[in-house]
Amino acid sequence: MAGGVVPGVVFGRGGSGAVNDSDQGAVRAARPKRADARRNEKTLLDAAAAVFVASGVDAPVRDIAAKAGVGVGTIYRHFPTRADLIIAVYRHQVEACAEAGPTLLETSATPYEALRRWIDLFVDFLVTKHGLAAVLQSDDAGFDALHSYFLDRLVPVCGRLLDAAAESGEIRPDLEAYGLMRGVGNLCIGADHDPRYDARRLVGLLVEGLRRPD
Amino acid sequence: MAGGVVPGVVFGRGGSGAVNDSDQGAVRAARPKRADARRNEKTLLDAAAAVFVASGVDAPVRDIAAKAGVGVGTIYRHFPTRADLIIAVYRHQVEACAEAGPTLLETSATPYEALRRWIDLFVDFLVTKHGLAAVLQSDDAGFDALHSYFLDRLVPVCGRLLDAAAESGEIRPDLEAYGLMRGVGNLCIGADHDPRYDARRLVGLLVEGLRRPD
Amino acid sequence: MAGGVVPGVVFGRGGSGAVNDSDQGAVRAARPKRADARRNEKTLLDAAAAVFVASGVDAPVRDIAAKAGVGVGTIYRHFPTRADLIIAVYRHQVEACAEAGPTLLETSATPYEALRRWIDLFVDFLVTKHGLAAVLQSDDAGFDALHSYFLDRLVPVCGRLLDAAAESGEIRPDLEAYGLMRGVGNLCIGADHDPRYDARRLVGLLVEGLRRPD
Amino acid sequence: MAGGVVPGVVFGRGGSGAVNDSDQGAVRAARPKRADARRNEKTLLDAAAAVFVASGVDAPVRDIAAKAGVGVGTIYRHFPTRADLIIAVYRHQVEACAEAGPTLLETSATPYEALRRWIDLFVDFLVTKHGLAAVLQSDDAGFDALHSYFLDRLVPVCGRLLDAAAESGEIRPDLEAYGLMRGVGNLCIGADHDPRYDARRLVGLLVEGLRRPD
DNA sequence: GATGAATGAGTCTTCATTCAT
DNA sequence: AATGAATGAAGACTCATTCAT
Repeated sequence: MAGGVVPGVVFGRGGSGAVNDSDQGAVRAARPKRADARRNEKTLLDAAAAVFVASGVDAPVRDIAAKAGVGVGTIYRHFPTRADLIIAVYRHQVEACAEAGPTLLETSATPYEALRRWIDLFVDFLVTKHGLAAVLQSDDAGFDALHSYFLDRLVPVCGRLLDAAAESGEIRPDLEAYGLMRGVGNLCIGADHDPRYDARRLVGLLVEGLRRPD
Repeated sequence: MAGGVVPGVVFGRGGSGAVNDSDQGAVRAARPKRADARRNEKTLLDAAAAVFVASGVDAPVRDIAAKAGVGVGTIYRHFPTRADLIIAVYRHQVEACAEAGPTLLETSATPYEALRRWIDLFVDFLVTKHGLAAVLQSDDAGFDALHSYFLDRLVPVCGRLLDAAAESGEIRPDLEAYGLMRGVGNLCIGADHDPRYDARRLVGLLVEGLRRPD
Repeated sequence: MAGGVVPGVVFGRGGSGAVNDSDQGAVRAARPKRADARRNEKTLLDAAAAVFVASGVDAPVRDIAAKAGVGVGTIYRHFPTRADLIIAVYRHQVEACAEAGPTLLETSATPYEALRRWIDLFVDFLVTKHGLAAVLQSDDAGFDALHSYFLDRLVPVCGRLLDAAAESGEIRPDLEAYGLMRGVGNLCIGADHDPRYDARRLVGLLVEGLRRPD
Repeated sequence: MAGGVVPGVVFGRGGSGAVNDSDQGAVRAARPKRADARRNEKTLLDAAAAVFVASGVDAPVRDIAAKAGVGVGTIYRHFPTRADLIIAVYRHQVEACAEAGPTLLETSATPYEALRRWIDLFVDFLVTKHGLAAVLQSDDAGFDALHSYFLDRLVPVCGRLLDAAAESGEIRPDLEAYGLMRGVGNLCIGADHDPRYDARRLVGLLVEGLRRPD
């Protein structure tokens, strides 16, 4: 089954290429400094990812700076808002997830099966991101960019899968992708730090619930 | 249909009696002063409820005090910790919800139907409590009392309904009440402030998902 | 030796009579309520003394009220300022100490001996009063009444002993009673809660130091 | 008389060298920024010293910040706890005092004379530090570091002087340095803000008292 | 007279964010 | 460009003191 391939592709970090490269195609003489700035940004993202895992996505900026061995100013230079930083940290994985949608549709037995597996991928991603699911719900305006990014990137993909499954008659046709994504995201909140709570299981039930006709 | 009765009773505030009343009918030297303190506490709870709706359950103490027109000290006097305040604010509704469980079991056509309706009750409660669902997930030790209260009060009720529905063969028997409650709670996060997100609908799907055999 | 008598007299509480009675000689028809008010005041003083021992003389007013089983308002009615309360609590003992001066002068072998023993009395008193010695040094205006009381009552007594000892040629004649009292008071600070610090010993050395001619 | 030399050296601030200087002569990549931070720290210490004189060592952090013309955060950055700040403020003088001990032993006519003069030095230091003597008695755990610092640094020095004087037969041999330091410290409490109280004089008498055989 | 509820000033402490070096 | 020092807004909590009942 081709399914086994996907996760590897998806979460290998770096899978989908130049997502974060902001200066390809610089026409003017390449600025020599750029090299270490790039290196610095990589360091930053790794540090942020590590701290996010340990303390959640709203960890103090200073902690991240310390972990990266840079000053806080450097973080602000590269990522003016926290949303920018979070997006950058998870961009590769989000992209990979988005790209996995069409692939799964092709490689799965049925559209519903593809949907199920794609959701699994998304859950796997979220469940390990301490606090990310929570911040995705925050109505703080500072996170608008973050919300937009996630939704713009993933909702259409989910929508396609949903439509396909509806067309094939496997699920009820009346659920918007947006709502499903939010629901799945919510179910992932707090999935770490509570061994008694199995988010994957609940998401499974939710997706199962889609099958029943209204 | 008896079901229609329950919600009215449940969420009418004060429906289920003496939960928070600590001295009705006190025969002994009943301190006369309590009158205004009681009134004040009511004011406080109403203000807190209002502020919770507007700013979430972790709104600044001072905001709540201001809303109630009292000094912050008054709040600390009545509710030493934030958890105490939150519990007090929602106690009536939680109690009512808890008490509705057995009633629904009696008055519903099937155990599953009772479970479904009880969950609906719980969702109706949570959905309107901005931030409550979120704080119920917090791993901050200061909220332990809050967690305990909710779980102690509601999980057993839910467990009974779940067991009954499992015994009647309507649902798969392998989901713990704790997990279901957490899942439902999570699905309710952010349900206000986002018209595109219909928590009730998703919870409905989740409960629907229970019916399928594994 | 008569000395043995003195401490008993001094610290027996109630030794010196009507010090705290504020209404003897009321010409108008005796107010009937006065009885329980008096009792209340006694309760208050005992409670304050106990709390002072446990938490120092700047213990929270509420603690004292709680210990006495009265409301804080009652304390403020009887003792408008903290200084008033402290004075009232220690009045008997201060009076007893003051009165012991002349007695000791008569019953001791020499004036210096009397001085030495009187100082011992004072130290015994202070050392057991957690925080009293410290507050006696505070330059907080709120304690002026307290300072005045202690000084007015004890400095003259000490002065008499000092003069007598100077006249008898046992000590240098150039130390003011005020300074000596303050010094002894200071040496008593923190004498409790530190077993390695022996205030009595140091006061002994200080008094010993008086003997040397300049 | 060599004695005249010592006080000048001792209390000139900066007399004894590198105590607080943490990187003089740092050969490696010496962070250039440190310049203004260092200047700031100096400002801070001066401001703290001034406020301590005026309001005692437990003056509000904000007062110190205001006096120094910095934000409160700056103080917390440099001195995480109040004890840290107090220690820093007095470090130079404490060190100088400690170092004066051996010097005095060499340059004085007798060990007792050295002791006397060293105590004078200590008194000169303490008498001008409003509230320091008091806080040195506090049993608040937050001041443990402060206590330790003072004791670790000064008690051994005093002990050496005491031992020498005892060996030379000038004083009674049975007083611990710790007790003497505490006693002297206590006698210095409130020595400012009371012109009628001469701490130096009383300390003089205390030290005089040491000479008498038990 | 007694009570204790209410008040609110005063402190501490944390962190996001800016900006001089 | 990078640094990290400085800033100061925010929010929690305590307790002396007043005052309605």
